[in-house]
Formats: sequence, C-alpha cells, structure tokens
Amino acid sequence: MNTDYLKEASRIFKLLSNETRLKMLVNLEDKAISVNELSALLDIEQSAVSHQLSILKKHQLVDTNRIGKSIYYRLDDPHILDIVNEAVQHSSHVIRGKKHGE
Amino acid sequence: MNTDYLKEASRIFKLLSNETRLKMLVNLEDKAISVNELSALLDIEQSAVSHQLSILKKHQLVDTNRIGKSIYYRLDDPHILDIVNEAVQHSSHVIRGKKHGE
DNA sequence: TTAACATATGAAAATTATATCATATGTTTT
DNA sequence: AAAACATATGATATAATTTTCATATGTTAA
Repeated sequence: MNTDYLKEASRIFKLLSNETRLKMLVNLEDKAISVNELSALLDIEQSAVSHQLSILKKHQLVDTNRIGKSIYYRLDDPHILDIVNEAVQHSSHVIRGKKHGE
Repeated sequence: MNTDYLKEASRIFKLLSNETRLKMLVNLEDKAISVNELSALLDIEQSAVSHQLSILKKHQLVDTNRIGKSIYYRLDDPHILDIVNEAVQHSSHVIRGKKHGE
C-alpha cells in the first residue's frame, strides 16, 4: 500500500496542531495582520510570533507583503480553514455524542 | 474572542499529525484489526503500536473488542477520515498549484 | 546619516512527543 | 494449574517542538 500521501497529510496536521498557529490562521481569515498586531492580539511575544509565522510561511500557508515599516501576513490558501472547520465540527459532534464514559 | 474551540481542534490535529497513527486510522477504515496484525502490517513493534492505539482510544478515535485472545481495534467515528481526506485534497491542490518557488 | 521602529534569526533552554525495553496482566490452550 | 500467547504499562531514553533571550537586519523618519 502506498502511503506517501499520509506523510503529506501528517505534515499539514502538524502545522495545524499548534494552538498559536491555529489562532493566527483563523485571525487571518478575512484580513492581513502585521507581526506586532498578532503579537498583541494573541498576547505572545514578538519573537515567538515571528518564529511561528515563518513556519507557516515556509509551508505556504501564509504569505507576506510590506506596508510602511510593518510586514503584513495573510492567508495564502483560505481552503486550509475548511480543514479547521471539519475538525471543529468533529469535536462538537463528539462532545454532543458523549460516546463513552461520563 | 472565544478560541476554546481551537484548543479542541488542535488536540485533534495533534492526534492526526503522527504518520503511524494516520496509517492506523486509514487501515481501520473498513475493518477491525488486532494489535499484532497492525504491528506486522505497519512494521512497528508491538509496544509502540499499543502505545499509539491507547492514545487514539483515550481520545475516542478508536474502540476495541476482544475476539479470542486478540484485541481488535476499529474506528469509533469514521467521520475522522473526512478530515484526513480534506488534508490530502489540500496537499494535492498545493502541489499542483505550485504557488511559490519551483 | 543617525535614531527609532518592526521583524527576523540563531542558540540555548524548556517542554512535549515518541520509541524502546523490561515486565506485568489477562486469556486461552494443554 | 502451567505454558503459551496477545496486549498493556511504566520507566527511561531519544528526538522533535516551542519558547526565550540576545542581537542582527532592513526600513523609515528625523
């Protein structure tokens, strides 16, 4: 069985598995935001924000452009949020279902 | 802004971010498989398989039942594979699109 | 061109995830 | 009941991820 596509999928899931990165992506849904703005918005220090953004950028989930002295990040492919929504649906589904335990 | 749902989502993505676990889930799509069978199928040692399965079970992605001396695992909610498919679609999309660089 | 601002980056520290090893637990077969 | 088999578990080791700190880089404003 060829499972190369699963390696790719796990790469994407790894990107989405970090809450900070998820928050960034969700916030970027409908507008571009600068590094400092994100840092303030998420209450995470500038350097950490920058590191995480660079990961997202390296994997082409976001893109940048400079305006004045700030650098604005935006979603490169909004489809990525569909995946997030699927996961959110799944979790609300599980929570309602309460299959096991409690 | 309430972002609790993102914590949940990141939890799910974390589960899916490991290639071994993904392979397990995909293999379990249409049939139940025992620990030993999975171990052989994925060529991963029994203990590691068992550890990973217990993570999946703790988070209600799989469920078990015993048959004879083996314990069979199966998907608890096949919907989880929809999320995997979204991610696979996304990656093939990106690969075809080749937005940046090469 | 110097000062101030915004972002990026490298290295080290801290945290978290995963694999491995030894062995325990529980079930079946003899 | 003992032996054999299948799975689980705890402890430790290894590896990967994330944060922090210090500072570099590049742009704009004075």
